[in-house]
Order: sequence, then C-alpha cells, then structure tokens
Amino acid sequence: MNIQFKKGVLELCVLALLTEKNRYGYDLVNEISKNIQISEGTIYPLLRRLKNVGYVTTYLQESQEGAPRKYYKLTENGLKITGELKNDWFDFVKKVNGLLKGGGKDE
Amino acid sequence: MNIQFKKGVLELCVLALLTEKNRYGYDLVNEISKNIQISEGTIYPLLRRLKNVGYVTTYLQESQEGAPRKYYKLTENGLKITGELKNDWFDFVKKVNGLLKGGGKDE
DNA sequence: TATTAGTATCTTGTATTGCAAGATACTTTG
DNA sequence: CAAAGTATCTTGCAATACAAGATACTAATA
Repeated sequence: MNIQFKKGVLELCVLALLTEKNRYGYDLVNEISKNIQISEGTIYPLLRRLKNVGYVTTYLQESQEGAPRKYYKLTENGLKITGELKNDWFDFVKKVNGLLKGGGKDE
Repeated sequence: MNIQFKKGVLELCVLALLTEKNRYGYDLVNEISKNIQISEGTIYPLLRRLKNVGYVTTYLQESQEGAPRKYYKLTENGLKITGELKNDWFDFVKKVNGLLKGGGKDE
C-alpha cells in the first residue's frame, strides 16, 4: 500500500468512523486496518491533534479486557468539518481521475 | 484544496501526463494546475526524483519563448510503474470510499 | 509469586514530500 | 538598459505516517 496516498486521508477516515459511533483508539486501528493498513503510532498522535483543534472530545471507560479505554466523540464542529472534508475528498478524487484519464486535453 | 491529499498523488499525475507525450516542467505545472493547484517548487524536485529512480529520462530543447526547455520522457520501467501506481490509486480510493460510506460494519 | 499474552495508550526519532520564497537565465518588447 | 513573460532550480519549513519501544492493566498459566 502506497504510504503517500494515506496522507491527510486517514484523518477523514477516523472522523467518518466517529460519525457512526464513539470509538477508542485501538478499535479505530483495527477497523481502519481492515481496509488500509495503519499502525498505532499513527492513530494516537492524530487523535490528540483532533482533540486539540476541538473536533473531538474524550472520556475514559473501564474495560474488562485490559487497560481503560479512551473513547473519542465528535463535537458539533467536528461533524461539520467531517462533512466538508468528505466533499473535498470526493472533489479531489474526481479531479485526479480527470487528469489520469483525459490527460490535459484542451479539445 | 487540502494539501495533504496531494501527497504521493502528484507523482502519479505527472507520470500519467507523461504517458501521453513528453513534456517539460513548466508545462506540467500549468497542465496539472488546471485541476489541482501546484507550484514550481513542487514539480522540479519531484521530476529530479523521478529521473534519479529511472522512471524518466530528459533531453533539452531550445525554445523561441525563453529559456531552453528540459523535456521529460517516460522509460519502459516508468511506464510499467505508472500502470501499477494507477491500479494502487483506484484500489485505494475504493477502500477509502468503503470506509466513508459503510463505516466498519460487521453485520 | 512470576511470567506470559492480549488489550490499550503514548512518545521519540526518522523519512517523505508539498510549498513559499527567491535566485538564475533566456527572449522579446519598449 | 529595463521590464515582462517563459522556464529551471535551490533552500528552508511544515505536515504527517511509521517503526520501535515504553507503559500499564487483566487474565491465564506455571
């Protein structure tokens, strides 16, 4: 899997998964890795960034299987941004595909 | 336009445009910028990289409009890699869209 | 007790790469 | 000579994915 493709898109994937339900970091890694391989060293700094800019809030919850889980929940602003990012993404894909297919045809 | 989305994809865009015909750097900037805004400071280091890894070769050609143009031409290997990168890209887009739409549904 | 394995979070250092800003140089026009 | 358009290249910076490893909790096993 091309590492470079992932840049910036992972943030969108995380946000999109959080629109469904609140999740904790380890869960996000497993969920995303079904499609796109990522590691924990990527997710945790990203989640902290999302919290710092106010897109998510967090709360702790005990687990019967190990260390307590830190759940991430989208804020209202985070939800709004997610929508915008999604549109940006679809738009970007369209433009790239245009370049790949048509080249730069003027006629 | 989200800067991060571009990472890694620009290389593919450049290679794809070169499959059509040989082009020089300034031309590539203008062609790609019709769809995705990029700057010259991005293209020239990228082109040097592509040359270093053997995906393209270069030749100089005089111009009646200014400085001589350095044309870039795909090598056989470069053409092969371009095909693979394209497949990777389409595959990647499919997977991201899967995450965005379905989330990580198990049922 | 000690040890291992599984779950879960976090930090450090590194590599990649897009970009702003600016330097260089050629041609044409004034 | 100067200015504008074309064209290439370099430097320094910022963003971010990752490998590797540290930490910590629970459960099972010896």
